[in-house]
Amino acid sequence: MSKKPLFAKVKGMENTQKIVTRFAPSPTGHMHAGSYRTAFFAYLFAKRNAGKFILRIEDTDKERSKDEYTEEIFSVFEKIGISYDEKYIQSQNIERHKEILKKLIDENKAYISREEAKDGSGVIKDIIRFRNPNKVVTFHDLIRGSISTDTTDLGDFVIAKNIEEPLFHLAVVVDDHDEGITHVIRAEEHIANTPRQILIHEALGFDIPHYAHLPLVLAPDKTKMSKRKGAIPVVEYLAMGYLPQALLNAICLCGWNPGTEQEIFSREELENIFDLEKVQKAGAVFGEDKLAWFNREYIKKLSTQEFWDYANPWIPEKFKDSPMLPKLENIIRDRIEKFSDVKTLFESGEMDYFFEKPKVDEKILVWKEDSLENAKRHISAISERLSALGEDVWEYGRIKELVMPYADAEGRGNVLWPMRVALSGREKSPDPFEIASILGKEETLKRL
RNA sequence: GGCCCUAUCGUCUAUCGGUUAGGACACAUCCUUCUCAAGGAUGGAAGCGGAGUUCGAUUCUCCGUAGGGUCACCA
Repeated sequence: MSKKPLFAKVKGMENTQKIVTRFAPSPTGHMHAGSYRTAFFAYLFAKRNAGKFILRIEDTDKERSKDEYTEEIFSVFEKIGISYDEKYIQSQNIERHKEILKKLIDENKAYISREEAKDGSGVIKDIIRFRNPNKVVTFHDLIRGSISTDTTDLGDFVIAKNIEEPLFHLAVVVDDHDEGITHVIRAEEHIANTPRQILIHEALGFDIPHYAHLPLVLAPDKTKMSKRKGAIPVVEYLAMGYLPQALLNAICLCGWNPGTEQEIFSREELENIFDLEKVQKAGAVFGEDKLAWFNREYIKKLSTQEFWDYANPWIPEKFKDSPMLPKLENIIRDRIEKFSDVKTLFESGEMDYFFEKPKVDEKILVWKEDSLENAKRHISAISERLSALGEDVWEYGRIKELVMPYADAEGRGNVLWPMRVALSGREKSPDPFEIASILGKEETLKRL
């Protein structure tokens, strides 16, 4: 599929103008699936249209912004493979914001207002308010269509705490303009902010960017995601052993789909087919069940090397160097939905019998109504047959070939169940041929 | 409450006026099987309500209803 520029269709856009999108998080908390998706959609839209994607850290609120969160954003971007063409730290543009603020005041488009501080301290300070022209602002949202607001309701809103401290709306407008942002792709909660920002754009004589407001990613109770509602930060999903590709895929299909029945997408595919027009208007719950499914699908695709790179940190120390471990790849692969499950798998004792001879409880050695003597008889019969099989051809198919005729003659359950229990000591386990092939001839015969 | 946005299975969604309303996840049953896991098959499951427009509405319009967002000297 070729990269067809979409912006030619957008009214008022020049064919030659390069698309520039941005993701502008404020580093005041962990980034969850919702913010992550906003970033990814803005990134994909830029990629799809051969444009530029900018990351801008909006840290103008010094009280709440924390460096650790900024670092987290960089690190998550790197892990999941979202790259940006340019990076800005908003607080570093403060001189520019102040300059614009002054200009607005000089042109009487904003004014200093002496007011009592809102924090209840009773202090009188000078804050800066925008002189609202009080008109109806209409903009065309790329996802929702035309949205109109009578800005009279907004009053003369505040754009700076004082002459030294410009606030969000001013900073956003100035930065978007200076950075050449053509498409502001952000979450739905910003719809209400858009008219204000358009007013500032107009006052400054700046071109107004295109807007696309993404639906919210919702908590299971259908309300906005938040820490309080247990929204899981993306770093945490990563830490639990969800694969970056799976996370990316799952989150991308939350609120968007290409209109086909394909569900598994590589990043490259996404970069070629992503389209704002197919973005849903309604909010969507981010389903962990589906994420788990995606993760299992992606675990299947992992190479042996990749698999162990992810699995190793979760293997208990005592098993780490065992020569048995590498043989367990398929058994583990089939039984986990995320890599932290590896730990559970080992700690539950389900894997112990691969490393040491299990104690076999005679009570569970017998299949259904069969007798203990029979069970023992079958086991020694199998043992006899298997001892004839050479070490060099000790493999799943050959073992099964040798055992099955006898099992069919004596009753499969009667034979296979005791064999499996003798090898594993457990009521539940992989099938006996698989265990035997992994244990090797010597150990298998010993246990039988 | 004002303003704004939204509305198809439990969840994510397809449908761009005419379909037995399709798929995926989850769930259930069955098959495969000595058990578990995996795999395969099948099944239950949806158009918020009411008016229009139309030969025909899930789809277009309006009114309700419900949910959500936003109303900071946060972003």
